[in-house]
Amino acid sequence: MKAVTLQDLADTLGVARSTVSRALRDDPQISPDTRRHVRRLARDLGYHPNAAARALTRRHSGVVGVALPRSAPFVFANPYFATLLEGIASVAEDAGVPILFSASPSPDYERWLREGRVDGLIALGYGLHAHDLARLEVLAGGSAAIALVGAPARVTELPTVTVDEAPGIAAACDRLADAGHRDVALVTGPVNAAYARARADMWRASTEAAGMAVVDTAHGDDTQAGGAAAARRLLELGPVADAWLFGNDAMAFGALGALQTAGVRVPTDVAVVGFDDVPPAALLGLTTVHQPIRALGEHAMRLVVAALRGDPAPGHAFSTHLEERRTTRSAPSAPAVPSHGATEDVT
Amino acid sequence: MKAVTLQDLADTLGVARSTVSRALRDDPQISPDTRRHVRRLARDLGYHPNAAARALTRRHSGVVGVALPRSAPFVFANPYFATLLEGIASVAEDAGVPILFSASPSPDYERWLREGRVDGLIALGYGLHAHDLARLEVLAGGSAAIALVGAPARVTELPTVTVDEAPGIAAACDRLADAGHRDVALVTGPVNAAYARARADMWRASTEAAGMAVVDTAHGDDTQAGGAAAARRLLELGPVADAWLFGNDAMAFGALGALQTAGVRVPTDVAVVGFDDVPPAALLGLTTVHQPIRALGEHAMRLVVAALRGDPAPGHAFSTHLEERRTTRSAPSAPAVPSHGATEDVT
DNA sequence: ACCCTGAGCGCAACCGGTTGCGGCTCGTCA
DNA sequence: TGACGAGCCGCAACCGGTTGCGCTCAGGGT
Repeated sequence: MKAVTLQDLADTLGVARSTVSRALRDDPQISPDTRRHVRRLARDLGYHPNAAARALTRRHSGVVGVALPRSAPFVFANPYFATLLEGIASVAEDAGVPILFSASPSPDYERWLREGRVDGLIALGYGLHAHDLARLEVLAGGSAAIALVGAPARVTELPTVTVDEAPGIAAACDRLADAGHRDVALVTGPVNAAYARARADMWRASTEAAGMAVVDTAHGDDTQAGGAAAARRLLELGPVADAWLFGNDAMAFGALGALQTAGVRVPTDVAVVGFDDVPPAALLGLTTVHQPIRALGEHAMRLVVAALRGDPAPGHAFSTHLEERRTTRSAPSAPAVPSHGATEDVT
Repeated sequence: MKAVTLQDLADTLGVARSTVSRALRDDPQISPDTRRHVRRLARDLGYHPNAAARALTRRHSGVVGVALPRSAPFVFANPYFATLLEGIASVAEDAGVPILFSASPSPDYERWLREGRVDGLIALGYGLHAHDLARLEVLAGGSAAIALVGAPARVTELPTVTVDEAPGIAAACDRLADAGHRDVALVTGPVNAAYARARADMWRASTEAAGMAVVDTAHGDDTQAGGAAAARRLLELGPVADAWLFGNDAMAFGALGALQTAGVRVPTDVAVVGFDDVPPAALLGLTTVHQPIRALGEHAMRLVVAALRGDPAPGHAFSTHLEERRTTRSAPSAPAVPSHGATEDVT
């Protein structure tokens, strides 16, 4: 199955390659007649222009890269990334740009850009170091359309879409304090990740601002399993805290499981608050700080598409708010409902 | 920022372009000395071969396409696809092949293949019609590496990875019958989708084989919202069935929510069984038929990678089994635990 | 009858690698 | 000392589109 080329069309039509090319691209220099003939033959023969050849002459590929910073199992275990990808893929679909995807710890994206494989890039800022940023900025200077998602390690002129975590976190802490909570435990993300430290700091600050105290801290790895492990460590210490705050929902999910097998009642014995509001959170009734993940992805892709068209747009910081559900109680007085065990009803 | 090309290296080194090319590709015809010089300069100047030019001469791009059959919001609302993608991306990462991704109702994948944008393809069989299959088979004949995931509309010689739904579904029905269930309701996927009809038929057959009867049927669209809507329709009819079977987990999730707001107890009043065993199912305690989604994705990508290397591998049908959780009870005698409402504990 | 104009098309170069083949420069052996 | 072969490298064509430029030819004006 040899692919049909411009030359093939030209040969069977007895015209020059250039004529066929122009006819297909609606060049006014071509007579309506030949244009029709060419188009008809192209359709009949199933002609599709070779992407590589086209990318070679025009100096771009029309593809946008999305490089997730970790391995696939990590990335997709967290609904956050899937939701982000949903937003990204959604506007990519509308704009008609294919996305080149990779989930890998190694920074494929820079190679992709240099090889001309992609014209634009959405980079997740979470794992990025300062020197990564610097290299990306150089690339962006060279007409690459780059957008960052998530807090970068330092300020950058790259258009970035982030969230302001403060309102949601403050609201959560206020709510807990109003409900009579006093001593909270904090389960953070990876200690060596700047964004995780920043978020933990914000939890701490708001906790104290609300008149509560962080009496215990555990570190997770942002995964469900890590959250479960952190919960078990916390439980071994005994029931010191009456509210647990998490760096993200995935860890909260794991903790919820651990608490259940330990027979600890939520929210009666301990309230649980996550961060992200990924889709399963609503299913599980997890109280959590909502960030508009899908919108983040959409906006990032819109930035890239705009930059591709030559009119760069500024980044944006979305807001957050508290999404209150069943893992916190709204009033300090809890009804005694000690029903637990394997035969408990799910609804 | 002009990209550095082979010619640039050749010029500053005073040699021919071809020499540089050969030196970089370890051609034995090049002396160790010049090879060293070339490589050093390439490194110093940050040379990266242009992907388009390379793809043009070698007749392939090294990219594999993954085209999901529906729009992004639909695709990513269902954890099934994310999990599948996890498997796909995982082995793609190991093999070092980038994946070109699109979620779109329009069949981009065929254009991609014809344009030479991708060498291989993973196509989701669910939405494929017979003539789509035929066209894909033609492409595959032309050295495209294609693998199908999910039941195709008809038999095909394309390597396909599927699941055998029978064991899991039979086990579920047997379990339900043993637990004393008699009348079941069935919530199917889209009626116009062959795979959904096939799965519904299998539920029906196994239900009867287990001595139960399908007393009611509702049709959903495979989404959570569709499942909730179907559940509400079922509830309006009154409590005729004591077990609900679903075409997939997403719909079961929606139904669980609807049941909860309706005050119907699960599993006391009605048992719920899903299909897929997506990650949130374990979180929610949903009894469901497990299919190894991630393994499906991995195997499909392995098939493509193998075909790319020239040694085609056969497809595979994975098995299914019942994953019994809290939305079914293991014994017919249910303890009376009527605790419900907004203040109920989550764990 | 002659020139000018412009529409319509072909020629050829170019994008950046890849590769067959031919040629030059040594070293070796007779 | 001359022939021969191996080792190294350059020339040029090619992959499949794109595009500047120039050529041809028909038609209109004087």
